[in-house]
Parts: sequence; C-alpha cells; structure tokens
Amino acid sequence: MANKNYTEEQERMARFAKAMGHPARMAILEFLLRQETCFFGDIHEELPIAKATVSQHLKELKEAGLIQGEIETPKVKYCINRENWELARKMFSAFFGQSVCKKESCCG
Amino acid sequence: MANKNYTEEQERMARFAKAMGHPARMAILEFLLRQETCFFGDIHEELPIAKATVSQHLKELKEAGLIQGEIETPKVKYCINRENWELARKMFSAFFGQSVCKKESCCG
DNA sequence: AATATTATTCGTAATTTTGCGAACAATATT
DNA sequence: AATATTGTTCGCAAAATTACGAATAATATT
Repeated sequence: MANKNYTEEQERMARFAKAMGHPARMAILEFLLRQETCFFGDIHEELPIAKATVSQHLKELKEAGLIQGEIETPKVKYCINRENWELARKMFSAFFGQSVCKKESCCG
Repeated sequence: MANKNYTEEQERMARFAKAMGHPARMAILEFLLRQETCFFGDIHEELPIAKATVSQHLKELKEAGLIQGEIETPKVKYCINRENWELARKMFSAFFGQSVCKKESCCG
C-alpha cells in the first residue's frame, strides 16, 4: 500500500468517466450532441425516468463540467460545455491512444 | 417521460465509463498499460489503499471486461483485455469524434 | 389576483459503492 | 507437518447513488 496519491490526471479523468457512467447520462450527452433542441422538457421526453431524476442527472453532468445550463424563461436550455468537452476528448483520446504492451509476459 | 429504453450502445459505454469512474481504477488501468509488471502485489504497491480494496477494484474492472486475470501460483497476473479494450477505444473515439453542434440556438 | 407552465429542490427509501481488517484458501518452503 | 507467501472473500460500516412524488419557485397568461 503506497503512500502515494492519485494524480490530477487520474482524478480528472475519473470524474469525467464517472459522469458518463450511467446510461441516462450517456443518453443526455448524445441528445445534446445531436442537438435538435436542448430544453429540459425535450430531454425529459427522451428518457424513461421522472423529471426529478432527469434534473438530478443534469446536475451531475453540470458539476462534472460536461454540460452547462442557462435559463430562457420559462424554460431551461442545456448544452455541451465546449471547453471541458475538448479537454475530455483529449484525455480519453490520449488514454486509449496508448498501445497495449505486448510482452509475452502479458496474458493472452 | 418516454417509454423508450436506453440503447445497447448507451448501456455498454456507460458500463465502461463507470468502471473508469474511480481514480484507483484509472491508476490500475494506466499501470497495466505501462505494463512494467502486472502482478497483484505490484499493483497494490502503487495504490494508497488496502489490498482488500484493490482486489475489489480489480474485480470490477474484470466484470466490466476491461481487464482479465490469471493465476500464476502463487501470484495473480492481471492484464488489459485486448478485445474489449479495442471495443471501448472505438466507442469512446466515435463518441468524442462527434462534433458539437454550433447552432446559434445553443449556448455560448 | 388567480392560473398555467416549466423545472428545481426537498424528503424519503432502496440500493450500490467504497473501504477496511480479519479470516480464509491455495500453494511453496522449511 | 508447520510456516510463509500471495490474494480473495467475508462481514461490517459509512457514504454516495438512483429514483420518485410532492412541494416549491419563477415567470407568463388570463
């Protein structure tokens, strides 16, 4: 058991990944990427869950930095947070860009 | 509230993302990618948590399909599951490859 | 002023996650 | 046979997640 902590990178990427770690939130992100509309009501309509729950998932995505919301009375409009989206894109891209080592000492 | 369920894709990707949604598990994956060694003990040595907890995280990564383990008595060797790794790579790549819509109706 | 629309917050319940130490299993070594 | 080494599993506790309906807030409309 090392004394060592996790790196900033690991913490950050885990934060993004965790936010993506629920099908409802993946569905929301995909919806916002397609971006036909982005009002709360439209998002809710797409999902098989109660509006209170949708609101909760939106909050988590927002807190993770992947989306943002703004009020357009009486509606609320949600969108991808472009800056953090780009950051996440880069991190995941770099992560999966690593080639898996092929030493014979590895399984398979 | 739609009657509609989540897609297979959404479920699958959320499963991968969830597995990556903890810094300890990100650290494990990075360690296995670097692949200096891949015995349980070496992994445990890198992390600031008890071995029981490491074992638990490894189990989750295994159940999500991202890694695999095999016994090399008296040690246990863990590795990236190449097949699913490739699948995950493709899914995340496709997901982040989508360009974010730029309609003026979107925020920002 | 009363009502309707839209979405968030509150209160609650059930489940899952995270983490640990202790106990256990399985094989090697003495 | 006793001991050491290596990891997993068990039992438990604390915290976080997921989900819902009801209550609330904030503005528009009648």
